Amino acid sequence: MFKDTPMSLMVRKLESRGPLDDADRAAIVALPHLRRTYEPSSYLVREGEPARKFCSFIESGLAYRQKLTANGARQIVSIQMTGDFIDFQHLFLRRADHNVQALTRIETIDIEREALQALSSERPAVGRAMWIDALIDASVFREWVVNVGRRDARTRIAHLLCEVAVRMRAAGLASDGGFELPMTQEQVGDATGLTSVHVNRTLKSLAEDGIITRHGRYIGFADWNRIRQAADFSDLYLHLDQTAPIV
Amino acid sequence: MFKDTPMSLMVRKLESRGPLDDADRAAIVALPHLRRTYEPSSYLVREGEPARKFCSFIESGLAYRQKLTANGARQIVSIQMTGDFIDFQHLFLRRADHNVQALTRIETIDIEREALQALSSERPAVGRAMWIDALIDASVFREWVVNVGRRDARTRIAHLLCEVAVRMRAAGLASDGGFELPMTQEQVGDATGLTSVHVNRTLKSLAEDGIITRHGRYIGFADWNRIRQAADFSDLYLHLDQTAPIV
DNA sequence: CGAAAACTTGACCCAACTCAACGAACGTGG
DNA sequence: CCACGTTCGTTGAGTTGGGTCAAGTTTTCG
Repeated sequence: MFKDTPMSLMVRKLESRGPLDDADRAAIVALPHLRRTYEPSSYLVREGEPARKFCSFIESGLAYRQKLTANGARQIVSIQMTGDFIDFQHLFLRRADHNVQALTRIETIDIEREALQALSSERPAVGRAMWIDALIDASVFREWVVNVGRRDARTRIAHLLCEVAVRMRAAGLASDGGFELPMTQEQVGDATGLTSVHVNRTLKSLAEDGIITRHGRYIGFADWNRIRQAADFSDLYLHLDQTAPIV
Repeated sequence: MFKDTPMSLMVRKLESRGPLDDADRAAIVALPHLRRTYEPSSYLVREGEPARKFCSFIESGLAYRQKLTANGARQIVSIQMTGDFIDFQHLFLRRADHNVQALTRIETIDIEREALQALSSERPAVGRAMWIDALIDASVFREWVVNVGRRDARTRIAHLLCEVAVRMRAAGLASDGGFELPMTQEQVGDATGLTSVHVNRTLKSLAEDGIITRHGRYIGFADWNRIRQAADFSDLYLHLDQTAPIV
């Protein structure tokens, strides 16, 4: 449809969220944009600051959303990966309510917030796709509340692994057999509300029971159904029926 | 501006999310709608079912969003009150990913989903207000991940009390001195990832320390600043600068 | 090759859970 | 209007999942 510009991944992503016509696609491709690289652990968004002028779309790499408590504990509230929009969550808000940090080195396409705001009303189909994207993010936040609130450590970690695996597969970034999880065990702890020590023990235990295999940070699944059950994982909340493969 | 119809609360609510002109207000008031009553603990939305045809706006009463784990544990993921829209979270999604239940008896205004979808693109200012509303809900979900993930029981419960107090005040439903919390201790536990027994002990301890007072389910604050600190509460995530008083 | 970061493991501890009993409040029907 | 069942709140005693502290070991990377 369009040649393979940096913007084509974004078009495909939005198209996976809702049907677009040629004019919609053209309007997206025509958006002025910059490409940018962020080093691991650098901040894209900082809690408390005015929502920034640019909205980032991840072309490659992983990032995470995070908040800190008064006593310095960190809670990661979501993982974002290639093909995810970072700033829809602040698109119409005045201030950032959380931090976004690069997990790996990431490349982004940055588009002016006002241009995206305008696009969302001028091209209703695009606006709808953006809505859906933001709503799916919200659904993931809800599932994370359940995960840290009501599941034990083993189930909780397995659930995180399932989510990342399924989303990576859906984005064409991983095979069925497993995936590279570029997180330290401390970061896994911050995402699950556990300590790194307990993450370590729990991963060991999951491996001992044959539910996962580990080689460095590569997580392998011998039997997807087994980990799915151990994780109490159902992909309903990811709304994959509104997400076509993008790569 | 408009006489006091059931819809005027909805107009005021949307207006608090973003500026509307007369035509926008008229379009909202013109929406065909039904009024409906739900008894306590009845379901408005059920996980797994197709997103329903009607979208509810709460005219009075409280509700909560909830998910269940495989072993039967319940996690409440948000509290919704008078002036809240329930179904924006599913406005463009095919299936419900969580349950919504009435906490007290609630009265709702129900509007057809398709009419709201159409309104959001035909009247961009209204669409923008709807976006903002949905984004603020998402911000609350993120804060809840932090709350259950990284705060201890006392801070966690205090935080819930602060959030409900601030939101009720913002909606004109409570005074500065305290508020009626129409939840059982088991429900408070389900909202904070604790057991009802521990909620009981923790409330007692907060009262013994003079941070709250209790009379039945009425929670009083002697010193707002004190509970704010005990709760590690900052209202940034509620985006009150984009929320005018509605009552 | 050396330093720093990440991972692993052991020993001990405690915040929150479980189980259980009882009291208070509340709605409902006779 | 009272009896009574049911739900809700309260408290005690004992248990445990996950935390803390600390000491290696391995990996990474400049």
